[in-house]
Order: sequence, then structure tokens, then C-alpha cells
Amino acid sequence: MTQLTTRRATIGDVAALAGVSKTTVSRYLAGNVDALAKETYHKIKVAIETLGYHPSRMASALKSGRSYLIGMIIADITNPYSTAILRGAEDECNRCGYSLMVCNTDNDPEKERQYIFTLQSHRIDGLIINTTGRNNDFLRQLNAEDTAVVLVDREIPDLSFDLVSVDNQGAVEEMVLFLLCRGYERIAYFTEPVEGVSTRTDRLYKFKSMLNQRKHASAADTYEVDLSKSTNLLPRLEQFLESAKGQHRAIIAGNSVMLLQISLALHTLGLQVPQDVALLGFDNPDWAPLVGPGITVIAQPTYEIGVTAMQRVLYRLQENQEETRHIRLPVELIVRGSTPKV
Amino acid sequence: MTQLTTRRATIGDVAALAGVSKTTVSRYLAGNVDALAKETYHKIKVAIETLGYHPSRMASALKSGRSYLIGMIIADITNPYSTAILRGAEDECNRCGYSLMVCNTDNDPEKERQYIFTLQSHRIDGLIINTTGRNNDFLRQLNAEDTAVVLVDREIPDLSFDLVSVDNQGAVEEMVLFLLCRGYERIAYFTEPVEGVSTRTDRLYKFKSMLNQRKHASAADTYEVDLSKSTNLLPRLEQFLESAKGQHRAIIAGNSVMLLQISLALHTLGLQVPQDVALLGFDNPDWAPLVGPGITVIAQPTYEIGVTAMQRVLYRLQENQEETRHIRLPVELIVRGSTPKV
DNA sequence: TTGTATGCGTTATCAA
DNA sequence: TTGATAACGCATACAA
Repeated sequence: MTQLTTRRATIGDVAALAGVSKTTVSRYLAGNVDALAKETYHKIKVAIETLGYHPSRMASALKSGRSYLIGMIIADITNPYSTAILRGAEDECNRCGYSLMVCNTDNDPEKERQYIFTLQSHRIDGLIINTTGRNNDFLRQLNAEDTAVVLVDREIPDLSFDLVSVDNQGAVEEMVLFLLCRGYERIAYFTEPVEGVSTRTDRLYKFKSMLNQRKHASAADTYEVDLSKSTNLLPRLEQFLESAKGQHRAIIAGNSVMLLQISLALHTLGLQVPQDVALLGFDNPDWAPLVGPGITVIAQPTYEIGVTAMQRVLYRLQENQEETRHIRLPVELIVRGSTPKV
Repeated sequence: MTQLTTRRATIGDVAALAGVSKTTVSRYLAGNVDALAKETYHKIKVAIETLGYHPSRMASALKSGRSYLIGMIIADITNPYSTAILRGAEDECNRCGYSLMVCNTDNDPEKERQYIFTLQSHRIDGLIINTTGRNNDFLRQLNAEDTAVVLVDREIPDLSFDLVSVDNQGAVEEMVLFLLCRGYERIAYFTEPVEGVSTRTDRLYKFKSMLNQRKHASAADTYEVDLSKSTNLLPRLEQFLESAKGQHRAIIAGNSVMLLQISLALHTLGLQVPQDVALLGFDNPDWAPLVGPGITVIAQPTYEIGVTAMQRVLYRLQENQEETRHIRLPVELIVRGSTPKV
């Protein structure tokens, strides 16, 4: 009669206590309230509260094919840029009754692949992915399934996924024009390795083409540095500063990780911003106003990117077969002390 | 005969193609390989690859009671401190074949409560929670269920959950002694509102008791500031600096958010660290070495906290009914230029 | 070493 | 407005 272990209440328990069928309870749960007698509605309500019943999404998902799970694969979760996107996506996700499974790949394609499998096994309804760019074949598979996939930040060639990002080439253009306008003669672009990462490729491409076009500096003023080895950056930095000695020099950092490392390296070298070299970066990290005279940056609407990407996923879930879209959100140049007129 | 829509393969499809029973495939999937004939093993392997089959965790969970889902509730995901813990937890989680559902409460107890329900509905096996501290009754419920719960950072009174954190009182003691030793006469402690947040309470308590004990400064040099209103901080800061005019002054920030805001405020006021006031903070954000002469901090082993908390959760899942433990990881004082000898 | 039968908790189909 | 019944994909007890 009395049960010793407190087993979790099921829809059957609720039905029994309320004196109705499981079907009726299921209708109640689905919010199909109009089709219920007032009295029935109330009996079920009471029964649910009495038992402290919570429906099992697993069972529901098994039957209905909807898990209410969205996967989010992030290349580097320690990057505040990613975290801000995550926060936007999470907010929107929760707002719509979905839950978010977060995966951090540390830019490792193998981990990314594993995560794609794992998420599939949980039957996620949708996926937001900030891809390492080296699993295109695996992502192609997802394309065939019914999973709604939206890319953030990084594009994949020849793949018909929605993409939410910013106008990277426009941003670089704005940066370079700004610096030229302020009188800088030599501008260096420092980026993490660009291979497979569309964002980095786009930015670097635009930088090169602008400088070549203006014949303003040698194209050699671009530096691809793998920051995983901490000793890689310093010599390249010195190389640039040496080669541009006596000129008005500026450095553009391709993302906030690079910006941080360059700031640290300049600090190490005993150099001052902007006296010794001007500095300009992507993203707008918390500390940008605090370092030296404040660092001029291109700020990206990270929170909105997250929200937009999630909206896009959920929209796709409404069985919309609309054509793939590439949504570009606007950036904003925030001028601080690191880039004065020369 | 031929199916038009590519339905997702099930264990039944694999069994049929391999010419064996579902049970046998299930054994294969469970890694129960010793009990399989070599030939059978191979047939199943081929069938799985041919079909691109991925087991459904939902179905598996429904039957076995194991969802392989761990929930993680974070009070503030934009705080790098939290992100670092998240990364540790996520790594360990993945390493053990579980997936992580991440929830960000923005320190809102109502959101926290909603998330607890949602996670329950997904039948999470375990939960790591950095609690707002104002849902103790709801968490008590979880205590009764079979969910493995581990708290990080923030404690809950009278609740028998495992807790992973640092020795906050010891850390404050180290900070204060360090500052006294260096000759500072007036030390202020700035914290976000402490109510319900054990970490903040502990730190503030220790600070007060040390200063009272030494009769070194008035206990009034503690400031609880709600940073959600951006205008709250500046007047309190000026109040302290004014009251301690002419003395060697130092400020301790109760966490890195506070440290950032104080740094910004001092910047606004045109004050220099450490000439005008010394600065000392909790956590070790990326930018700590870069601001002014570098900021002295107490660094917490955030990644390890995340890993340890997850290990603890997974350990509890092995049906261990061992007594509740409070694990305190060591902190490290990192001395930089913001706190010179006076 | 392998297979049959049953049930996990829910939703969907059909009937009343 | 409500209910009986089957099915979702898998794991397990038991049998062979």
C-alpha cells in the first residue's frame, strides 16, 4: 500500500489521483485547455501539485520527436567574445522553452566531431556552431538530417547553413581608413592562423588588399602567429617594430586574444601605447578601457549575435524551408586613447 | 520497398541488417563485447557503419534511468571566474561520457528556480550549482531525489550537499596581513551585496573581524555596493578616499567584477594606482597584469574547481552514500605593482 | 553465445 | 469532452 522509496510521479499517477485517463492529463500538459471541462482541469491541477509531478522530457521526446534540446558548440569558451554570444543564445533559448547543451572544443576538430555525435545521440532539435572549420564533411551530414543548424561567426564554404556574423571586411576597412586618416604610416596586422577560419581569412584578405591597393606598406606587414606556443609572438612583434623604425606605427590585433597577448608583449618589451606604437583591436573586452590610455576597438554586437542565431534555429524548427540566409550585424568603432592623431 | 524520407536508423534496423536480434546489438553497444562471437561482432559493426546509426540517448535513458546529462547552473556566465569553472566542469564531464546543460541565472532566484524544474524534466543525473542562495527550499527537494548535487563556490546552510570552493577566510586573512605588513594604514573592503551569498559573507566577516581585532581601522571601511546601478559605486569610493585622506590607503575588491568597476571608477576620478591608493582583488582576470602597474590578486584555481566539482558529481553517481564533503582548494597570492611597500 | 518478451513515460490515433 | 490502445527506441530478465 504505502511505498517506501519515493518513486518519481508519472503521468499515470496523476491520472489515477485525478480520476481521469492519461490522455486527458496529456491534453492538460500540452496546454490544450479549451478542450477540458473546468472541473477536470481543476482535478488535474490539484493532482499535479499534490504529487509534485514534472513531466519527463525524455519520454515526451521519444514519442513526439521533439527533445527541446539545442546544442551549442563553441571553439573557445574562455574567450569573452564567445561567452557573450553564449549568453545571448542561452537567454533566447530559455525564453522559448528550450534547453542548451554547451560544448567547448578548444579549437580541436576531433573534439568537435565527438561533440557532434554526442549531440546527435541526444537528438537535439537544433545546433548553433562556432566551428573550428575542419569538420565540414561531418557537418554536411547534419545538413541532410532534420536538425536546424546555424553557424555563428565562422562560415563554411559550399554549405547551405544559415550564418550569423558581422561584416568583417567592412570592419577592417573602417579600421584601416581610420588609421590612415590619423596619419599612421605603417600598419601591421596580427592574427591567429587563418586556415579554415573564415573570419580570420576575411579580415586578413581585406587588410592585404587595402594596403596593396594604396601601395601604402609592404604586404609583409601581416603576421600569422600561433599563440599556443607563448614564445611565438615576441620575435614577430620586434621584427615589425624594427622594420618600421622611425615611422608612425600601428598594430591591428585580429581578435581579443591576440590583443591581450600583444598588450602583454609590449608591456614586456617596455614599450608604451600609443607613444611607441598605436594599437587597435577587434572585440571590446572589459579591460579595453583600462589598459594604458584605453584601447580603440571594433565592438561586435555579441549578445545580439547569440540571440539572433538562436532565433534563427527556432525559426527553422517551425518547418520553414526558406532559403539559407547570411545575417550580418553592424559593428561599432569605439575610439580610445591608443590611436591618437600623429 | 525503398523509403523516400531518410528516417533515422534504429537499433532494429541495425539488427535486421546484421541478421541478429536487437538484444545482441544492445550488447554490442553496451560494450559487452566479450560475450559476442567474432563474426557477430563484425556483422553488427558493419551494419552500424552502413546505416550511420547513432543510439538514441533518450530511449536509452527512458529505459535505464540514466540520461548522461549533467546540469550546471551558473549565477553569472559573463564572469570569467564562472567561465573558467565551466570549462573545467565541461572537460571532465565530456571525458566521462556525459553532456552538460548550461544555465545562466544572472543571479535571479526566479530564473534559478525555473532552471531547476527544467533540468529535472530532462532527468539530469547530476547538478553543479553556483547558487543565488535564495532557493534553498527548492534545492532541498532535489536532495530527496536521486540527483547528485554539488555546490560550487557558494554554500547553503543546513543542506547536505557536497561543496567545492576555496578557503575564503584564509584568503582574506592573507590579503589583510600582506597589506598591513606593507605598511598600509587604512584598508577598505568593497563587496557586492552579501546577503545569501556565503562566499561574500565569509570574506566580509573575516575582514571585519581582523580589523576589529587589531583595532586598526573603523569597521565602517566596508562597503556593500549593488553594481546593477552604475551610479552606486563612485560616491562610496570617494567617501572612503576622503575619510582616509593623508593616510596610506588600500582597497580590496571582493571579486573581479568589483575589481573592474573600481578600476574604471578610479580611472574616472583621475586617480593613480598605487600612488593614490593601493588595489588588491580576488580572482586573476586576464587583464590584471595590464592595468596600471599590474594588480595584485588572490588567484583561485578555477579550472580545478570545475573539474573537482564534476568528479564529485560523477562519484556520487556510483551510488556512493558517503558523508557530505566540503572540499577547499588552495588559493595563491600573486603580487604585482598595485601594492608596493609604503 | 543468442533471442523473446516486456516495460520505461509519454504522445497520437482512433473511437465513444 | 474523454478514454483505450498502440507506439516511440532502447535495456533487461529470463529462456534457450
